[in-house]
Amino acid sequence: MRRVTNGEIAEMLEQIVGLLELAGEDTFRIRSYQRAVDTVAAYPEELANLHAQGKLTSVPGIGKSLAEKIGEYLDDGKVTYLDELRARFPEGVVEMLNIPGFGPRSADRVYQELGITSVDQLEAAAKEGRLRDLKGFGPKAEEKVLHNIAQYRLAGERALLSEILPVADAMIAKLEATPQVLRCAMAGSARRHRETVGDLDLLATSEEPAKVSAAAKQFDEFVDIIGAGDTKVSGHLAGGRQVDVRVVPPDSYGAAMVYFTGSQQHNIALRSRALKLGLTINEYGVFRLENGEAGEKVAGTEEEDIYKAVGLPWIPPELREAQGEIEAAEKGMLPDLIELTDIHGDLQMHTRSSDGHQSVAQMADAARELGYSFIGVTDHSPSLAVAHGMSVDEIKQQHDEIAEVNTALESGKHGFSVLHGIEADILTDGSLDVPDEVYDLFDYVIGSLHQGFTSDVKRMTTRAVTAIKSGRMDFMAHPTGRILLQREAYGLDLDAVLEAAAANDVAMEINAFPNRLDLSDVNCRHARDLGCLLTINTDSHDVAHLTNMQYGVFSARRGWIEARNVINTWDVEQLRKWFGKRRR
DNA sequence: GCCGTTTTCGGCCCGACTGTTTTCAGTCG
Repeated sequence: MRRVTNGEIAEMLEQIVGLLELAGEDTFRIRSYQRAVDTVAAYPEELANLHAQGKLTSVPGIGKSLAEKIGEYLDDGKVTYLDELRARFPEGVVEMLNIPGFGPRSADRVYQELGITSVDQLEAAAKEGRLRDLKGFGPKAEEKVLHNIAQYRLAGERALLSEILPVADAMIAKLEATPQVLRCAMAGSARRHRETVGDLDLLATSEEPAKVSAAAKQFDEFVDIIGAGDTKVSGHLAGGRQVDVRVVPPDSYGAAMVYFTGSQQHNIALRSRALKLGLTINEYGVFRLENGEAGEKVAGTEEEDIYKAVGLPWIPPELREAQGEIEAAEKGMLPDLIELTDIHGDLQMHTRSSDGHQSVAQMADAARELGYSFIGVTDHSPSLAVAHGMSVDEIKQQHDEIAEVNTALESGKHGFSVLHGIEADILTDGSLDVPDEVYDLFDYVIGSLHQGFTSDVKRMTTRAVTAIKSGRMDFMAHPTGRILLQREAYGLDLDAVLEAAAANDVAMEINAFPNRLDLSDVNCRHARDLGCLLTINTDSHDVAHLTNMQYGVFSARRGWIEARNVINTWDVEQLRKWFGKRRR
């Protein structure tokens, strides 16, 4: 049987959350389920494995009841409790919860009182003016519902981080140019560098917030405005994505940054911690609790001060997911996260020899501009015909081309080297598609799964593990094959693959292409825990792709990765030595 | 629902904005 992933468990729990909200259940119970959704989705270890060992309750926020339900789901593929809840509400009612500004109380009421059971029916009712019959609804509410249904259909769930960051930069620049703005920055999940984001949060400080809000309202990135007060402006981008701009006083900058950066679970944990210390935290600062009320302000201006007030060092935004960072901070055990400047070279890229756009020399020049000291050119192996995989002759020609570039660069003297690698297909029998007669020409070999997929997890896993054990493969590219917002991962027992990689000193790639990020943040944390080395590469097919390295570094940071875990933070001599170990 | 060197019971983060409420509920992050 196929293994149930943590993502699927999180989705199952998320359905329970929606149904409990509709049912008007106790908010604390709902919060427990929501916390479990967030924890499970980001948990580095497979819950299926923990369940097999009877250790589900070792996961924070998973108690007896949740462990039983997750266990039932893993064993039987269904959860009685969820089925019972589903019987109470048609699926379309649950779907209505995805409409912005339309929450569980509204969905339940239109269902109970008007018999509406789908988004389409809700839209029709709003158009016909039937919603205003409900107490608390008026013509404006109907208008809002229609508008938000359109938004929901347009925007979809989430956008790639790489789509949002340029918009964020442009809007930040406009805020900076607004006379009344003192400081401004991006917050939210984009600042935490999540691989996808649902909306964009921007923060500004000012002594005259109303003027800043008025200015922000006019930004031409907004195609509409959802709401605008003195301290907050919300609107939509052309693609349907929501942007929130918040304005706070200057001495609240740090508190507001913590608050709006989140995650929500991280904030809840921080605030609970504050309460135990007789403090309360809101977006304006940290205050002493006096008779249950916020009294004297003890921090607010800088993020560092907020964390210090609750006895913690500053925590990097990428770690703020309530996945053990507060406990680690408390013990002084936060990781020394990798930075973009730790990366000394890029080990996966393509040239005209297969499906890239430029020559070796052009890629080398662009990489030198970025301050790298080496690159590895890794075109496709012969069997990948769709990507113009190289023939034996072409491999030999490329070897000469690289030698010429290295000579021209007087390799070493200028501190820059071009390595010759290959992105070799892992064939269905687990062998690597590198012809024996040219094998010795390569400095290193990347293994990739590109074709011959099967739904048989065991066969796919054996194929990958066989390649890892072959002694011919230095690292595995985009190990799970997922494409964000498009394609699920291959059915692969990643634990088995990572364990084999750790045992055979084969590295795992964090592919930095913005729609791959594969390994994911969660997976690379798990890989690190299992003792795997990693490598972050852009898989560039054009010089313009080389700067995608930052997205791979973001994912690595979210995965608690340090520079020492990543082989392309080494200098080229150390790297050659590591590759060479495998070759003789 | 979960959780606990103050607790196995009684707590559980906090505020802005909207619409239609004459004092507040719903939604969001």
